[in-house]
Amino acid sequence: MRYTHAFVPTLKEVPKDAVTPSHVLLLRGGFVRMVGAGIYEMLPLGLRVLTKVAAIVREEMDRAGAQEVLMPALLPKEYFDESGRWDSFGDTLLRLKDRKGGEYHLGPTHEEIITDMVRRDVKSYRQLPQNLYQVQMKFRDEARPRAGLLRCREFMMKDAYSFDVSEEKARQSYESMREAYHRIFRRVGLDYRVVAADAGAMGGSTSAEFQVLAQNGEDAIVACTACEYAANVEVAASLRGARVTVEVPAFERVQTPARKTIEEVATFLGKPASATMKALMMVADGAVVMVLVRGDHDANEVKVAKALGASDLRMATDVEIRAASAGPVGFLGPVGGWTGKVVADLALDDGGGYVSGANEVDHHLTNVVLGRDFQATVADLRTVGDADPCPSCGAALKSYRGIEGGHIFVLGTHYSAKMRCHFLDEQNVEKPIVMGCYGIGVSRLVATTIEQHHDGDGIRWPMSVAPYHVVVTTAGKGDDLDGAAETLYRGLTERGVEVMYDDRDERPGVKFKDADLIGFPLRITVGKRGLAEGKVELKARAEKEAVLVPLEEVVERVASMVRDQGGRLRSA
RNA sequence: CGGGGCGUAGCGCAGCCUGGUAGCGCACACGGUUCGGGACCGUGGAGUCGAAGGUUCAAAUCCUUUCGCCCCGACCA
Repeated sequence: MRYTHAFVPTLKEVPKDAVTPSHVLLLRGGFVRMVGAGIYEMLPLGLRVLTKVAAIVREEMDRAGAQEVLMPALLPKEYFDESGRWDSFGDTLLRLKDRKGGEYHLGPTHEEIITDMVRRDVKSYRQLPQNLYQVQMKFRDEARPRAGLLRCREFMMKDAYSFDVSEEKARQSYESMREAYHRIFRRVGLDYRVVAADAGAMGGSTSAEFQVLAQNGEDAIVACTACEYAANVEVAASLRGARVTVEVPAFERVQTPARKTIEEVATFLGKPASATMKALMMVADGAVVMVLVRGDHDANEVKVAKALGASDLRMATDVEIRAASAGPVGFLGPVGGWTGKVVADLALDDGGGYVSGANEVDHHLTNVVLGRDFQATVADLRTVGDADPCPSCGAALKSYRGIEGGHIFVLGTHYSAKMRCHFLDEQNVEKPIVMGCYGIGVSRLVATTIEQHHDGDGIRWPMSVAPYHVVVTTAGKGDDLDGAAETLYRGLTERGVEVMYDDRDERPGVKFKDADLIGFPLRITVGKRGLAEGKVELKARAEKEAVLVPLEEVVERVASMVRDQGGRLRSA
């Protein structure tokens, strides 16, 4: 491609609406443009990258035996009615009506549609297993689209759906997808962790998230520094500490004038926050409950909901707390005054005495012991962090921020049972097909790649997904320079290398800045000095220094670098 | 949905408080000088001041309503 013919509108200044690095660089580098909140156009360069990521995904899905299909984005209500998701999906479902008043939605995910596709024609165990996937735009009316391509309302997603005769076979499909995902994430050049996660609303039994490590990640994850354990903090298990062996004296009521927060109370009483307990009032499926965690710990709503068997959980409002006749906010505690349900975190169940609210303004209790002074359902309720031990091996955990790039599930018969997607087994017994689903946010991966591969000058694309492998630039003017660059451009192109030839009549500085911003992995500079010796400069985007390479060797040198770094040469 | 911020030329911004001729930088066009890390000089084109309503002799500026965008939170297969 000649730069003078290319539509690559780079920006010198940072658009004011962009904050996240990938968002800024996608806009500045001329990859995408915003059309509305969470809605983007892919410009030529952006589409090239997106297409490359999608190509890697397709190759690996095909290698794993999956077959690509294409489903409608516009879907009649009836399918989601069958699964119950027309109601349960909530506001995130983008709904619309046609001229006759018929109700439709834009597909946020396609379990129902694919299940319908399969149930229509699959009747026998002989037709299974099947693994079908789609790569297409999906739509979600996100409460808050943000960070450019990281959270959009319209985004490109790959979803694969497996159909098996048994849970065991489904598990095999799941494992094969897990392996395919490893290959995909590695090939795209991402630093990631596979973590245990909340299968949540999917109704699945087993799931794992592929979390791309990034400073700006929305998700908090922990990974063991010694073993393979890694989990989303939503589910990462905490361990019970050692039991306190000393005798704890009876609890005492003490004055704590106007000290409400853990911080204030602990400081006032001269104790560490870890010697206090925090009473949080939450509403679980409509009922107000008291949730107790140690003062220095954070309650984890996913865990609390699970412990309570609640499908809906949120913090109680002050009004609800008063209505439930609990003590005054800031001085709440489990002893005296509160007669409702109490759940306590494992860490409090160590026989130790803790400071708690006295359910009376300006007063707290000291030496409150769980099991002695009050009763509670004990469960793992808190969010683990850096200081915690690995639940698997006991070594230290380390926390990371991550961006969910992929999520794989064993769905079981959640959808197939509801939608009567059945088959006949060898014994002529009708059974629901056992499903799995496997998603990858393709457009999101483009952004996460930039989050991991950029510097102060711009993007540093991994070879495998770069919009072009190399940019050829002249530094200085003269027919000899242009001629040599032109020859290189032709030679490289013929060799199958993807080349951007910067033939603009610009000063070298301008071309270099754009090259760095756009992030071509390699740059060839044809300059007067080098050319006098029959050489050109070859510089990797990630390296500081360029090397001089004889003209006649450049093409092969670049071709092998492209190959070695995971790029693909186009076959002639 | 709650909190905060912002809408003025393609991009980044000033002007608004204290009403009166719409401005700066970049980008763009033309001429000239430059040419290895976003050059310089000159000339020029380009704006329904997000939209609607109101106050006023007069509104980018004051008032009301509304739409859009960003950030934090809530939410989030």
